[in-house]
Amino acid sequence: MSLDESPDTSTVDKRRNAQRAALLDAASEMLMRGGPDAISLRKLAANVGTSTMAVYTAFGGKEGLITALFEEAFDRLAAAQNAVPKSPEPLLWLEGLGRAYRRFALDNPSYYALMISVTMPVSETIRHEERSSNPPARGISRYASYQNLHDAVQACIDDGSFPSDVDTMMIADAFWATVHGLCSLELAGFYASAEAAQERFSFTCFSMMRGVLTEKGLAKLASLAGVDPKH
Amino acid sequence: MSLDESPDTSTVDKRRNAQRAALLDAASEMLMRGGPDAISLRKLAANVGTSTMAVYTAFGGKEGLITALFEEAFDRLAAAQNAVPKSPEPLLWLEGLGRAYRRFALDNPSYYALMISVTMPVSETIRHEERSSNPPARGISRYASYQNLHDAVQACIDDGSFPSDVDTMMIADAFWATVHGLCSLELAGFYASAEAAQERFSFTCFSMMRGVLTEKGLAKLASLAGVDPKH
DNA sequence: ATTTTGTCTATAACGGTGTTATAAACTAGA
DNA sequence: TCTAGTTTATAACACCGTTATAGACAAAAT
Repeated sequence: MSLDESPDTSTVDKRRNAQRAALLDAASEMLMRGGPDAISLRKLAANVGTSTMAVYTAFGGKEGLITALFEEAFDRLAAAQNAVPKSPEPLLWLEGLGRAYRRFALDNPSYYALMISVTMPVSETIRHEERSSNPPARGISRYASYQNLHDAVQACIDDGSFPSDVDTMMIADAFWATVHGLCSLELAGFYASAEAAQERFSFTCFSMMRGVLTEKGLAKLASLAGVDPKH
Repeated sequence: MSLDESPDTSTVDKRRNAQRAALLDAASEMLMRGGPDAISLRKLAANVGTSTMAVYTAFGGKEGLITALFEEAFDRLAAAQNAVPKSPEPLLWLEGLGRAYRRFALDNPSYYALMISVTMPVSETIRHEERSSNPPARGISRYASYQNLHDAVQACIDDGSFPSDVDTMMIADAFWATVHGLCSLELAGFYASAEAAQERFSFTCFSMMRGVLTEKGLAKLASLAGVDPKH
């Protein structure tokens, strides 16, 4: 009855995986160009050189394909976040994570839009399997990207830069919302220019950090930046 | 030659406007239920009791219909913002604007998603006519909702609560990005519960405000909330 | 009052979409 | 080699947005 847990990859499985990858590649290209709506199963199959049925056997339909792209997007974001050097100074690490997040959003606008889209039924699917995951399922910790943010904030707390009587996830979510809001508005074109967007990103992130910092953290930030943190 | 600037509304114009409104109403209902993709011109025309051609004569097609809904969304947001009482204390006014923004987003998720959607070609259209608007076109000031935010921030600057050597729009955009990021993540379902979302909204907005406040503003906030603003 | 004119509407058609039924091709195992 | 099970290609179905076309209708002119 086709148990999927067979460890040895047979010939058909090999070709199937290769075709699966080819489908994902072609779909991501379409996604890059014209957004999620531009993904046509017919054109997709034609690009790969097969029929639309391949999408149904491999992913179960268009929704399954989008779900696979969804996970691909989170993997890319996680890779971008992991590539940030873990500076011994937690505040700098946190700042690097924010910059990397923005760079990922600007470089992969379609993937980013897919990740945070509300209308996509994919979101609910992901969240469903999130709730029913294994015991260590505390919120969205599954995403490596969030884990990086969480660790950086925790390091800032241990460092004394952030208050210790506030939940780590509360602070992490604050930074996530701030950085995401900036990227979202920038991608939506609400800022006049890339320079204006850069200025707003820096100012807003800096203000957010200043709002969370303890007195000790303020002093440390001042010594790092060489400016007066009062303003 | 059908000059549209005739001031007297004839019989056909009346009925045409009525149908226009009926189409917008039905489309907004579809938008509420299943997002922009759920708007089918055929079902829409059937609901109103006409044919699909009515959409083309009234709006020029589906894109024009969405554009009209887009403006409707901004009008609703502006109304929600205008309904916020202008407290003599600017900081409280600003906080009220943020709360009203979130309430609008939660009550009109489809409209909100439409407003900040990246893929929608509508955004570019709006921004196009924005750039080519009349002389007083400074950025996105056309939106009454943003004007409220701008005025509240300016009041905080005049009040001495916010620094005066930072551009007003820079601070306003910081709050906008923060509040939008929170609403976007909440609507996308990234928070565990409504209570968790509420907590994050309060904490993040408060932190953002604390990060922008001057010393004088910190003292004033402390006297307003009756808590120690140090944390 | 009647004719004319111009716009709007209803119908049908075109090319496109996702999905599904069906039969042929193909692989893996007996 | 034969058989069982799966994947594929083709065609069809129902739906979509859009458009061409002919008929309906209100406004204006005679």
